[in-house]
Amino acid sequence: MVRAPCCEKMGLKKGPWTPEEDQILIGYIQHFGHGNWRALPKQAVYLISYLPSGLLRCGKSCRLRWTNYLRPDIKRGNFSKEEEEAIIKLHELLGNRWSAIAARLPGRTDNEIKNVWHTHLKKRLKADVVKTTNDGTQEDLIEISQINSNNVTTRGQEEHMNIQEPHIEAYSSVITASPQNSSEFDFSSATTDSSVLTGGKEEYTDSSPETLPEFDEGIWSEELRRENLVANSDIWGFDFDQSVKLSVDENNMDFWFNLLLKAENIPTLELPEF
DNA sequence: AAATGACACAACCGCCGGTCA
DNA sequence: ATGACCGGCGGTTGTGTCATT
Repeated sequence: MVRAPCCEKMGLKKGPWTPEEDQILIGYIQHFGHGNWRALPKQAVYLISYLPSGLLRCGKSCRLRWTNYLRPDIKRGNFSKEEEEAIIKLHELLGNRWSAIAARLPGRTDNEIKNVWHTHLKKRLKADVVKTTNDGTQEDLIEISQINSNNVTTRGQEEHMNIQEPHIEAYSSVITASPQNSSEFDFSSATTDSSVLTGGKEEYTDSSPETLPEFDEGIWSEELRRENLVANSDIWGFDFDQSVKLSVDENNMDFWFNLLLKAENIPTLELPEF
């Protein structure tokens, strides 16, 4: 079977996203959700077809942009010492399963963690190993080597993970229980009893590391939406609080759509069924 | 000030598993 | 059972930025 390309290559844009494209994508998802990533660009293109540039991106590109950059629950800024420690420990347990690691670090994406690992943490660990070579015993080095080799896995080869699951769960609980500023938590002291760490409130209690909380679409309450828009106005290029009045009126056009139309002095369109 | 190299990170690519007709 | 489509994943690349010479 020859797999069809994920998108029409012709005419679709690649490379860095512009603020305008971000606005289109954000507005579209906030208003319509993202049930079908591949259909999204076509619909968005229709909606802004009267504007100078459409969302000429494939669905895959839209999804990545959203999940790795635009999503409202993404924590920005440098990784804290605690987060870095957590990544190192989780990588020790999970290997290169970046999405699984990201699921245990709220607000961080797998791509971000992967980048941090390759650019910072791997080098740091290497330096630590060199230090261990100088300071430690031969047994220490053998143990490190065995841990690393065990964690070179592919999908579907996770038997050894199950053995270590209680430790993963313990770290997960600590991280999950952490507030935005997690500096008050000591990751190095994580125990295997997650209920202790979460004050009796189990967060991720399933024994499978793959079973994680769903992304909560309910975050798009009007209030949170507004907070997020204001918080990210510099990134998105608009002063939303000043220029846009959000409305829950279903008869009203979406805020971004209104904004775009207003900017272009274009009359309101009637939207087709998709 | 210009050239060069190193680094950081956003984005892309190809593959895989799940789902559905 | 099969093929087509889709979302998700990890590996890799491209590009912008910063530091150094």
